[in-house]
Amino acid sequence: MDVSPIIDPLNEAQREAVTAQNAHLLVLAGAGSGKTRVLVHRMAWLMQVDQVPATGLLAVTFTNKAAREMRNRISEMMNLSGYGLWFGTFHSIAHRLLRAHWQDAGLPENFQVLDSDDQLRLIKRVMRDLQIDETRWPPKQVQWFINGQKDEGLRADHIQDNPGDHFVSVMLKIYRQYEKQCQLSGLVDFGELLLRSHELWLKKPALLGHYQRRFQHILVDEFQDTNTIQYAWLQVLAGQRVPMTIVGDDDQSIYGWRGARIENIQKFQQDFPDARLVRLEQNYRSTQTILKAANAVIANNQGRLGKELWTDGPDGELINLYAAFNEQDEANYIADTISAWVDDGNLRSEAAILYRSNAQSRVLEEALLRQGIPYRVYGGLRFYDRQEIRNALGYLRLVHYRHDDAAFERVVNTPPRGIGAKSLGELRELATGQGISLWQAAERLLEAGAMKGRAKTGLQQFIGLIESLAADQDELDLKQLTQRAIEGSGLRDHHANEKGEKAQARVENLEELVSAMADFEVEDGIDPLSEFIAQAALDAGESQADEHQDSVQLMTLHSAKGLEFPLVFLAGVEEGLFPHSMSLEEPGRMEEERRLAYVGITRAMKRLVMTYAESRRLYGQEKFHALSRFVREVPGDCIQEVRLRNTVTRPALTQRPNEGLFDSTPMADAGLQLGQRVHHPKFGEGVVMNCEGSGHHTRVQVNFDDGAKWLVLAYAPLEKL
DNA sequence: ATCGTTGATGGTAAC
DNA sequence: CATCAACGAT
Repeated sequence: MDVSPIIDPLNEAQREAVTAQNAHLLVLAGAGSGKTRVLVHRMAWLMQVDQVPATGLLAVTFTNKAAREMRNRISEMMNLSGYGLWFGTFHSIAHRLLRAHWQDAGLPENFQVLDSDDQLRLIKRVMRDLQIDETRWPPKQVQWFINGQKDEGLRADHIQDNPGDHFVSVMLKIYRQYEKQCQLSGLVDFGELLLRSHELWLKKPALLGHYQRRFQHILVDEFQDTNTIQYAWLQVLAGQRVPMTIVGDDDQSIYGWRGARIENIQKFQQDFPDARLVRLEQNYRSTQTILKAANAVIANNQGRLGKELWTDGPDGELINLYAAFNEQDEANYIADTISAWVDDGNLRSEAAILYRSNAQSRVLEEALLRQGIPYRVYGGLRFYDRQEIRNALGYLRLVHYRHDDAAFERVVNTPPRGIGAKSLGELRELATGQGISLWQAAERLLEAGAMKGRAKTGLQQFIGLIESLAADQDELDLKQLTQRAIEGSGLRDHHANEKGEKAQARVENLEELVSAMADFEVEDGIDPLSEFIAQAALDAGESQADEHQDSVQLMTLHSAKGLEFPLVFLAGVEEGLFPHSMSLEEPGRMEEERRLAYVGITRAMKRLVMTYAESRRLYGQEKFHALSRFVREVPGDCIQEVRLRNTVTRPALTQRPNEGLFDSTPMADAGLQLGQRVHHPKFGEGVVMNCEGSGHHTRVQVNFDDGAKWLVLAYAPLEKL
């Protein structure tokens, strides 16, 4: 048997990980160390050498994107379709289990996945029923509480109700009612998927045994992001017999705020003491300089498992640090630098602008727009979270499952058919009173002749529409069914008639949904409609239309994890922004911010530029932030500060963090005087209105001849006249 | 049903 | 400051 394709492309540590014989394996994989490659090759190894069939492997990832990528790579390598493999996120695997064993799990056959938007609506409804003041107990906070508890594996009944703690009492009351309502309507939220399947195994040992025999090896990616219930789930499944390969990097754990337990890595070592440990420290992505910076920054964290990235590649360029006058200037500098990068023959898509918070993207976008640089913003609204899409799916969900109250509420009056708040209130009242679904309540009220006028005809029409779609379901494929739902309900016209530019975009999105339906394939024996609906809840869905154009990538540091770019900008490296002001107090949170900095720095392959604004408009106020501590933690010889018209190597900054960076006078550096006439290649001629140095850099304010307004330029290439 | 006003909020974000 | 959801008025 020839295993050379599997092990030849690997370095020593990677090979050790791929071929490890021990029962359990823990791979500490640094950024850019070939983590995905190791996982893929290990799967190949297990199949080819250990003769594990494809159906005997379970691979768990955190995003669908990662799962898809891995599936593609393994099926390419092994030349198989990839269908037999169990690949997916914790949630999608749990979902699959619950679908298969709904009876054992105590769920209705048609249970639906509740996404966070629907979840919030349901919580609001429950609170209204319980007559709990929404202003005093914000529904968002309730949602946070419930999800947090579920992340910890706790149901309402598991939590001690302490009458002294009013907050917990109220939360529990809502939680309990919410659980009841979910069960009644056959709704399962994200946390519930995990909780329920965990309980399923504890409750049905025979079933657990079946899967333990089936899975001969479990592989888990991004293990540092697992939360308590996910870990418990894995632990039960693996039991005493199924070996696991766990891959993670404690230094890249950045989701503590959503329940991730970094200490699960140590816990794994304790719970499975025979686990072999392999460290992947050779980096194939970044230059020496960038890695030196990253290592130095992360070294400031306590209690790390310990790992130091290295490369045998070149030193590369120094990291550039640009001190902007304000956030506009920062954005302009970045846009200019990208223009120059493109002029040098590089692709825009090789450049990424990373920032701590989404709000920062706007100014950056404006600058790029002004310079005509195409860009793409990641994150933001998911495709399946868009109103029009949710509406369309609402109809389909009702066709699939009449008692889906969340869907009913959403579309019963969208587009408007005269069923206003009053009629809906009556429906809700009857439904909660009788413990039936809104759909059943509607049928009963109609039969009893309790509705009249527009509400009556509207409701009849609505019910008729759903029934007729359901009746024709078997003759139509998914695409045709969706088309009919969108047209027949008047949803398409409804959105087309909206005012503004959004109307067209919404109709286009609806069309995109229809074509997504056409491409949707499922394995035999699975109901495609049900599968699609679940997928819509469980999958972010790649959305942006213009992704084929060569464009600059904008995203938060969080969404940059796992990606790499030749040119990376870290914008807004300022105390209070990054690290974020909410994290300044607690050391634990500060360490998470630092890991985020580590993630950001290690995204860069060739060139890294960090920028900060001396003055930034934030919540309507001018803020003057100090340079981020994370920049100050970078060794001085890795950084150069970009200045007006020339660059200066920065002196050892770490030794005197609060002083100015330079001793020379910026005024003289700029070679300008007040009132002097200057020329700017883009804006033409003008007169210098102000020119001052803060000790960090020079600010030049120029009043240009052709515009009434005057611009503030801190770095603009000015020529004296 | 649509428009305009008020008020809260401003952190990261996957499933 | 600026945005957006929620609410009230026409």
